[in-house]
Amino acid sequence: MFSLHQLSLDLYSSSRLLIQLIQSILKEHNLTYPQYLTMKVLWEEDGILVKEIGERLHLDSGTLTPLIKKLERVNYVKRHRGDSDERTVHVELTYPGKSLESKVKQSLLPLEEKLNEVTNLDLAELNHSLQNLLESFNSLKNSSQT
Amino acid sequence: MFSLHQLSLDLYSSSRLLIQLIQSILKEHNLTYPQYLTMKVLWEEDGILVKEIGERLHLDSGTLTPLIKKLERVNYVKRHRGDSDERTVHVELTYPGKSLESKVKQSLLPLEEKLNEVTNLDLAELNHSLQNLLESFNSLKNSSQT
DNA sequence: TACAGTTAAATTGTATAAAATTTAAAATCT
DNA sequence: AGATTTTAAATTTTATACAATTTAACTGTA
Repeated sequence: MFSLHQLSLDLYSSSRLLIQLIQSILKEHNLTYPQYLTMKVLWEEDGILVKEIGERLHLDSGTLTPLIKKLERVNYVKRHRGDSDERTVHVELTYPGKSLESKVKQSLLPLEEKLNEVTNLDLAELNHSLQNLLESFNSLKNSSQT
Repeated sequence: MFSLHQLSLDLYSSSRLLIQLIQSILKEHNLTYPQYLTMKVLWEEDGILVKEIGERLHLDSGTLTPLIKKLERVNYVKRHRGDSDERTVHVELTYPGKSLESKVKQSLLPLEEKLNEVTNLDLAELNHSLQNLLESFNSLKNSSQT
């Protein structure tokens, strides 16, 4: 039996719980979870636009602008307006920002291990289903916009 | 292949996206999603303690106290200290709070329908896996506390 | 080329989250 | 009983989320 309420509550709870676990590790690097996500995007593609970060994380400038400004204050990134299009803002990693990648990756490994031990789920399979679900939500959102 | 990062991002994204969909419906009743969750708990068991609401939703008083005070201001609930234990606060539905239940349930039905149509996933099955995952996170959290 | 429409960030306002501390009351211990 | 510890809410602080609006810059077109 399926209930929208139960699905939403389970997504909401498990999301927040996992983020708490991850954040308890990230705090040794002085990063919050959304800040880590933003850094992760930049580690994959440096110099990207705020808008593009937003597309990958489903976040808008209302959330990202202050977050990226915070990352700039701690000297992990630099922001600069686009040359050809002055509306855009490019975000670039600094040297400290770049060197953070391997440290963060290392410190998250134990949690990944433990999760694999503690659960009897096929996490790769579950992850695949979640991406599928995400697609469904996206199409519902887009269809309700028109 | 399984990655902790990917799982967390997918949980985080799908959770927020689904909440946006639900919230766009709830706004006609002037409820946010966490406010709806709190009302839902009360519809299941009226007069419950703040602490008990927190246990069911994995939220603490830092979040719940102002939220419930808001529900009190719009006259959906009443708060009163316990008789035998004055540390506790019971939350009780008012008449408007009670009569909200059927209205909210009705207005959420179409979304539930649409989601079932748009996805080819077995949502009951996925939900079951999520509850399993939630349990894993809970045991990881508890084991890291000691 | 003026200008209406669109777009990218930023800003504003409201509502969470959650860690850490505080307060008051209850439970436990000696 | 009196002191210590624990517990339930509330409070404080920092950091998201996100809707709605604003600002500045770009685009298409008459």
